[in-house]
Amino acid sequence: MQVTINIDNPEPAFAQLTAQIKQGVLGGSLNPGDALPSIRQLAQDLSLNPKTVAKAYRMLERDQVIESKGYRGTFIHQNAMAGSTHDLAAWVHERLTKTIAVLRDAGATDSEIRIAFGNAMNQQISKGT
Amino acid sequence: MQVTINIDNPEPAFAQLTAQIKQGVLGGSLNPGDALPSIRQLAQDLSLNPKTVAKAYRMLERDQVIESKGYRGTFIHQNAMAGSTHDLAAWVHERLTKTIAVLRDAGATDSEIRIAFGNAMNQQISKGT
DNA sequence: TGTTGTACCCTTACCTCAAATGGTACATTA
DNA sequence: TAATGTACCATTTGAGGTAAGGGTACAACA
Repeated sequence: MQVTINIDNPEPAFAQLTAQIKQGVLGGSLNPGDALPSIRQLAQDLSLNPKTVAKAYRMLERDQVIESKGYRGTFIHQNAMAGSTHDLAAWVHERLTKTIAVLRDAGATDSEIRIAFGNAMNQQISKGT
Repeated sequence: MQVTINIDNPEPAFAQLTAQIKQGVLGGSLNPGDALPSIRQLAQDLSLNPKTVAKAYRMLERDQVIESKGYRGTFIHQNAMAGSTHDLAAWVHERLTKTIAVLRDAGATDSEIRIAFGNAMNQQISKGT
C-alpha cells in the first residue's frame, strides 16, 4: 500500500491519509489484520508531524477501520470494510442541514444561528478532538 | 423611554438596543402605537452608526415588537407584548444543543461538527442578515 | 534500550465571521 | 425641501476556530 500527501490539495493532510487508507480497504489492498506503519514511521516517511498521523489514526480507529494495539502497533480492523463504507461526515452534514433549514424557516438570521451554534458547542461537554 | 449603550458591556450595541426596547414594552413604558425615534435620530443620540440602529429595528420588527411604516416612522407593534416575550434566540440555542448532542453521541468530533456546520450554512440559501 | 500508542505543554499560520463604521442612493410623503 | 426606512458599495477590528508543528513524557513490552 502506497500513501501520498499532496501539498497542493486543499484537503488537510490527516484527511488525505484517512481517505487513502479507507480506499485501500475498499480496494482490497488492505485486509483485516494487516499491520500499518507506526505513527512515527509513517510521519517520517511523509515528512509529517507524528501528531498529524496520530490524528488520522485516531479517526480511523473511531470509524472501526483500524485498531490500535498499544506497543504491538496498529492493524486493519476486522470490520474495516464496513467501517470504510459508511460516511459519518456526510451524515453529520445532512443532520445539520435539516436543523439549519428549520431554524431559518423560523426566521432566525444566519448570524443568530452561528452565534447560537458556537454557544451550544462550548456549553456542552465533549471528549474527542 | 430612555435608551443607553454601555461600551463596557460585551453585549453588542444592537443587542443592547433590542433588549432595552423589549424591556420597555414588558415594563409598560412602551405601548402599542407609540412612536419610536427615527433610525438616524437615535443613531445620533447614541453616537452609533445608523446601520447599527437599523439592525436593531430590523430584528425587533421580525419579532413583532415594532412596526416600520416607511416615511411615517417606526411604532410599537400591536402585539408587542407577545413579541417581547418569546425568545427566538433561546429556542434556536435549544434546538442546536439537541442536534449537537446527537452528533456527539454518534462519535463525531467537535472539529467535524464545526466544519460540517460551516459547510451546511454556506451551501444553503438564506435571505436575512 | 528501543519502540509502541498516547497524552500533555505551547506556538504558528491561515481562515471565516460578527460587529461596527463610512458613504451614497432610492421612492415616498408631508 | 426635508425626513422616513431601506438597500447597496466598501472597510476595519477583533475573536475564535482548524491544521500543523515542536517538544517532552508516560506505561507496556520485546
